[in-house]
Amino acid sequence: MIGALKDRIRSAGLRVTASRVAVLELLNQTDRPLNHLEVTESLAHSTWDRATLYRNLMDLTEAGLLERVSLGSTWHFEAQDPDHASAHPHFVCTECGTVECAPEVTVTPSKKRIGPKSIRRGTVQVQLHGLCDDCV
Amino acid sequence: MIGALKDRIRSAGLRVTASRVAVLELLNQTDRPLNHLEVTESLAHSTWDRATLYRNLMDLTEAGLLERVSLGSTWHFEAQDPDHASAHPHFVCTECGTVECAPEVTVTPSKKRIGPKSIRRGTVQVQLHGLCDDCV
DNA sequence: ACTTTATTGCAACTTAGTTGCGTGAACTGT
DNA sequence: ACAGTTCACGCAACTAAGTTGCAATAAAGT
Repeated sequence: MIGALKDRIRSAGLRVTASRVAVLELLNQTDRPLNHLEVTESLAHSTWDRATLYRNLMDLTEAGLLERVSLGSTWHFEAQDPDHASAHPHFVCTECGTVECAPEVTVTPSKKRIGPKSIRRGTVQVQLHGLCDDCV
Repeated sequence: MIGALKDRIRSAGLRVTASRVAVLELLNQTDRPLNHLEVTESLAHSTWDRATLYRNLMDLTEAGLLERVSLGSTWHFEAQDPDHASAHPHFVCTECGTVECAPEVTVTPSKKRIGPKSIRRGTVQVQLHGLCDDCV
């Protein structure tokens, strides 16, 4: 398990360090995107600096092991699962800010040829902003 | 025109000031949401302080004359047009950050009763993130 | 084990967002 | 039209998230 993570990091051209393994493991175990603050808090038991975890997230993203999504007011990071659906919709609570995946939603562009081409190509990240069940 | 704006501000329980009228007029003339920085730059010819325009945006939002949407990495403000469709999708370019309205897109939730109820209720703001036509 | 080079930790900096306080302008009633 | 009251503005400073420079340290190849 951990060994596989190390291999993926090394194969991506990055050196295997403890913090990178921990970040990648955390995001692989979590079913929703986390932002920088949530990652630092989740790994608060360790002594890794915020800047280190920040650069870990950026490096792993650039290496293709994570995906960076602009959710709510901060960047969120999600494990780039090879077998999972690449891009699925996300739900963001406008009250408490929590994020969850919403793969059950489908988006249909109009047949009219208006707006950005990316929408008709389907190369867009979909986000839904509203109140989560806890915030009524 | 301006008189109608003044009436709407006064009816909302706010004092009619020059900066509030200017902010509301700007956002009524613009067909896409603007953030705080864009508003201050659009009104740069004037001498109004950033804090003033910031509070104008907040006050007008709380009064229901504007709508605040978390788009990209910053808050954006949009004129709350009484006759327009209340909530329409927005498109955000992940490269240059520009925002445009995308009313031609429809979102279909799954029939399965999973995920936040807001999605099935339709009380969600829809956002599409991708590359705009200018950014390829 | 040794060298090379990427990575870390610390600190400082940038930008967006936000607030306190004294001055000044907008509404109210006369 | 005028004076009083209260809200809004301008200035400045502060907070938090994101970001970067640089010296010290650790990982990979020989």
